[in-house]
Amino acid sequence: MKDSHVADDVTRAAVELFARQGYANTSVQQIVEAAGVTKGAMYHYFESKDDLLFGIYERLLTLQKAHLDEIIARGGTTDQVLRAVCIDVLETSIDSMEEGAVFFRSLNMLSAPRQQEVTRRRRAYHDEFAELISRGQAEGMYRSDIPLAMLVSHFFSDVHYLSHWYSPEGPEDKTLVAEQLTDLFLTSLRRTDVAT
Amino acid sequence: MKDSHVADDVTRAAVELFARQGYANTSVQQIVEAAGVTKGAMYHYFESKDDLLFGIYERLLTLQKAHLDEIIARGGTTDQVLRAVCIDVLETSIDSMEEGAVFFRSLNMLSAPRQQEVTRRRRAYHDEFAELISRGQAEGMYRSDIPLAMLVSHFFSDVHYLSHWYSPEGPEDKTLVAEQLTDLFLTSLRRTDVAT
DNA sequence: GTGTCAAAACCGACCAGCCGGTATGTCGCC
DNA sequence: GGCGACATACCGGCTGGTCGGTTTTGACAC
Repeated sequence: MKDSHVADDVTRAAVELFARQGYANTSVQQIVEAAGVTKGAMYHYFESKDDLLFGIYERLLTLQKAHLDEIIARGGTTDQVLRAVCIDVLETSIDSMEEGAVFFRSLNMLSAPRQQEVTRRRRAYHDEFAELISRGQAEGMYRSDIPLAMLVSHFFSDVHYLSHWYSPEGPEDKTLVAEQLTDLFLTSLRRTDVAT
Repeated sequence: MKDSHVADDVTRAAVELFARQGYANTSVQQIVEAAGVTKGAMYHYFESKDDLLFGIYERLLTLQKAHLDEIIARGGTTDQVLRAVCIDVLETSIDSMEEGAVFFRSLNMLSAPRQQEVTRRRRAYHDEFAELISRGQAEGMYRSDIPLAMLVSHFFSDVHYLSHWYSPEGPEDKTLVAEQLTDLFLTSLRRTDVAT
């Protein structure tokens, strides 16, 4: 992919506008005006508005997958790895909160094949995450009385919801928030010592 | 048979289409076709497309508020009340999953004053919920090491996320799901009995 | 340096089509 | 004969996307 200030500016403007007004409610005209370029320039770098949106997904998916692989490769106990993964996802999501908002809200605006592609890669990510929990369950550390898929969803719901309440200008520190949410999740995940 | 059911049919069709394709991406034409009426008929009952959307919000907000008041009025220990509220919100959200999806995804499509109105009523709901947690904290039952707002968000994130993974056709029972998610939340909310 | 020239980058007027909304008319019923 | 409940044709405005043309860039010869 080519590096150009035009493509970058357009992408940045698109992310901001998509996050604020939604994809369908944002016109190409608005985007190019916000980016300070012309429509001709934009369509020189992107095939379509859909292309622009997919680029946002692509970048985020690639970034998250790279982080996940890196953390898993680093090794450690299941609990340590899962904890590191959770904190990283949350921190990354805070750093890319606008992209995240677009990610969750505009999936169904993507063309069908690209939507499938995104869903596929996202499922792969969730599966790796589920595998970690599964390992922890086998080790007797995590509870097994709740469907695995629900546990995974329970975590990602927090990631999803971040953009609805977290404000970077607010009093809360990014790292602290990530740790606290991770703590909430891991607390509910660990086995209670109730007899089974 | 074709009397005043026009408004209902239109609303039903709108909810389904808004949930599936988003508000901005759904045309009035599509809605009236899906509802089997004409545009003239629709604009006889609704002032605008925005009006149609607001009706969906209104109904859901009123319903949830009524449930909340009823449960609180019923009384009980803080823990019992909070648990009942959580389960009810989750069950209601499952019953109205399409409305819920629209609720969270289309807020910024509403006209500014109506958006404020929705936000206001939603905040009131959250405040009552927070008050319950706060009471539990004062009673020494719930942890106080995490900001109250985060605890509230932590719960509603699950409500929000339901439409992203739960399928009514799936194997999971509605009530069971509500209980399990509530259990996860309350588990992470309760004070760990680690020595202090 | 300078001239050459093709390719890449960029411009902006333009288009067909759909959008939300409306004006006017028709119909059955009190 | 008036009034509420619809139907239909229509409107200006905006949409994503196109296209012929112009400018900028960079490699190379001299």
